[in-house]
Amino acid sequence: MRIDSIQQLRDKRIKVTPQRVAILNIMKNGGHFTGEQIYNELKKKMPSISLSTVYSTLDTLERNEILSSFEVSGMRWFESRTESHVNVFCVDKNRVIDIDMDVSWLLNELKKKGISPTKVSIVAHSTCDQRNI
Amino acid sequence: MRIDSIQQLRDKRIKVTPQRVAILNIMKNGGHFTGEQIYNELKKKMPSISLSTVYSTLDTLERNEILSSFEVSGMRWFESRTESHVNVFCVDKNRVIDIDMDVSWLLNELKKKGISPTKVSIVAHSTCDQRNI
DNA sequence: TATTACATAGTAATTATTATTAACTAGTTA
DNA sequence: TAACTAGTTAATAATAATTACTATGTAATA
Repeated sequence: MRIDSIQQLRDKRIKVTPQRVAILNIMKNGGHFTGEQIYNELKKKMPSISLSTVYSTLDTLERNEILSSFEVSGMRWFESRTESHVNVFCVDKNRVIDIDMDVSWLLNELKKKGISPTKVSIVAHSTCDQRNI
Repeated sequence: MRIDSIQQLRDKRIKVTPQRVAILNIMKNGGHFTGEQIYNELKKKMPSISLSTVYSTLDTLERNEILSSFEVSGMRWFESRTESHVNVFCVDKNRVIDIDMDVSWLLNELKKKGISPTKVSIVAHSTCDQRNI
């Protein structure tokens, strides 16, 4: 469990609502989720939740840099990490895993070229069947 | 004009069709295109072309490593470059530009970790209004 | 020539996401 | 603590990019 979800929202000075807290609690231990996956997980505890609420909440959380997202395989994937890193999309399993790698070199190179991106998505496409990742 | 479109298809031993050649001719001088953009460009010369043909042809060309694609802003962007590089998505102009940067370091790091990706998409999100890119 | 495989056009279907809107509520202020 | 208000939610409808389907067409092969 990373940091307290309620405190995260307070730090960013946005409203603490049960929906936001619940979404953060699902995501804070890591992993990569589609909007639908979060919705399905959330419904177990919060049956009245709406899919549009999930998406708009995820948008709000990303705008406030509590979450981040990237796109692959025709959909958006959300995760609790917000610093740039490498995600591997497993084409055979249709899931995403994190790779622990320092990419500050890439960010510095971009800065040298006058580009200060709000975010950088790095997605490697790979089969993951034969390996232990 | 990079290399001859017909020759590219022959080299990969896939059928040379007018639709494939026309798509490659649109894309070979660089730039980033959505399926719809290619379709609209193509219709000028080839009014009977179908949007589904455009998508299936783009798929075929990417499978044969003549083109590549990545996803950002809710859609797929196609380009004639196939080696890994950095794309910048201009959030203010809703377009993509290439950044000339060597990313072999990143690919080597991945290889060291046992990952041999079929492709790596690197997309930086940035405003581009205030700069000359 | 007959056969087989692949490609295209046209249309319908899918599906992830966004827009709309009315009701609601967290957090602030009186 | 009550009232206020700006932001949030639920429900539904709408959108838009992409894919599926299918009949026809075209090229390669036996």
